[in-house]
Amino acid sequence: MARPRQTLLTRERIIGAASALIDAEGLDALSMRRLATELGVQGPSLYNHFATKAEIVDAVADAVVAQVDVSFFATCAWPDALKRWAMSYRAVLAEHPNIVPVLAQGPGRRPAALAMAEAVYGALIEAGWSYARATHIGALMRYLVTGSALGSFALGFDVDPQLYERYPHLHYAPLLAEHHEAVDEGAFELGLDLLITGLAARQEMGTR
Amino acid sequence: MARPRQTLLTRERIIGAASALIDAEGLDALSMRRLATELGVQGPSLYNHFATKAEIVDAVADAVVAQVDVSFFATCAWPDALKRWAMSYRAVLAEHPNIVPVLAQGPGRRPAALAMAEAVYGALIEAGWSYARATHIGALMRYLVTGSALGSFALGFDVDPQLYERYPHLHYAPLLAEHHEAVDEGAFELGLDLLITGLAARQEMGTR
DNA sequence: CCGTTAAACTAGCGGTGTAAGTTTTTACAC
DNA sequence: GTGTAAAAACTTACACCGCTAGTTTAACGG
Repeated sequence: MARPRQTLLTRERIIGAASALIDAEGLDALSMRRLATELGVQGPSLYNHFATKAEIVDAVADAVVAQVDVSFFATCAWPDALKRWAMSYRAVLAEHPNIVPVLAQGPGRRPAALAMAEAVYGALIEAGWSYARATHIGALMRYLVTGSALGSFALGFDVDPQLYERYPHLHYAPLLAEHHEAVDEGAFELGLDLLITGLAARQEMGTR
Repeated sequence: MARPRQTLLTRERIIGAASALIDAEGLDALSMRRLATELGVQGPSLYNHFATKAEIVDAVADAVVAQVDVSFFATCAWPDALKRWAMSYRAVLAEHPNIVPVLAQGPGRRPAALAMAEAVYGALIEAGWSYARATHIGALMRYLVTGSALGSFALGFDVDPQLYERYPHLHYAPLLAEHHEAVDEGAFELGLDLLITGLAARQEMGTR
């Protein structure tokens, strides 16, 4: 074929196909040859647009993070903003659970992730939190959001019922898989409330 | 060589070598051929002792979890037990950060992980928490421990300083890499205190 | 002592990410 | 306009991956 009259690939088209593939079949299903086939192209052609596979995965991850709403930090008091942001963050991740393991590894050099961190830190520091505390709070929110979005807690239990005969308090574990979304959502909401309520109380006491 | 007079491999020796390799060079460095070489053996010989690579990784993960101290649930009141258990859990994971991504996927059918879950649930339910709340609390603790043990927050920032010129509140981000252990530890301790204090307050109010 | 099982081996399959070099088209400088 | 360089597809190929199959030989149970 050589170079076509009309370009077949763009970074956007590649990111879109990779994102769809990851959403539909998981991270392991994403291989360069498979992705290329999906785009009607041969494997190595992708390297004309991305240097490595990791760059493609990063771009997909960043496109997800870019959907998170950080506008609350400009309009709400910090406890409310933190809560609304976290809920938006979790909602976005819950729609793309298969990419969450990548996000859990940190922001790296992805622009949307860095912009989000910037918004969160800016608001916390303006609210009077020290750099150290702002860092801790940001880290905590990350633990909560990525942990609950991973969906690992309930789903992580093997569903074989007889496996739990030796564990009397886990007898209901296989049932969790059915309600795993509710479990993770309940844990997230409980944690969010406990963290923000506790932080607000500390601020009032002047323990920043 | 055929069958040797003295057995070269045991499950324990394989788990030990795999654990050391993961600790030293990360999960990606663990391949069947590489692990076999480390043990002075050819790759496929490992399949005489484990059916798949995933089984080996699971065994390594479970050996780590087995080191967590759950004895506090038998001797302390639940808020104290929860706190001490979480600290032991985190300390164990912090010594083996490269295996944490595996643990973050859930207990699966690993016996040590299931025994730990059993101990935590038993204590919470005996303390009067509902099944639903006990599940939420267990999930929350998992988010906190695995999140902080991943070490992703600070380390996740790329260290290239000029990357942060556009993000005024992140100017100190490259410095975080140096103190990433302290950052994760501080976030963990803050989160642990907020969660347990908040939960204890709720129990006193009768909101179980 | 013999048959079975166990634990190592070698050979090889289909898959992976990616490097190298080829071809053809487009875009641009003169 | 035309020569040239860059771009975007291609084919080929390398080294590695998890794993299967079949072979050899030592150890063990009847």
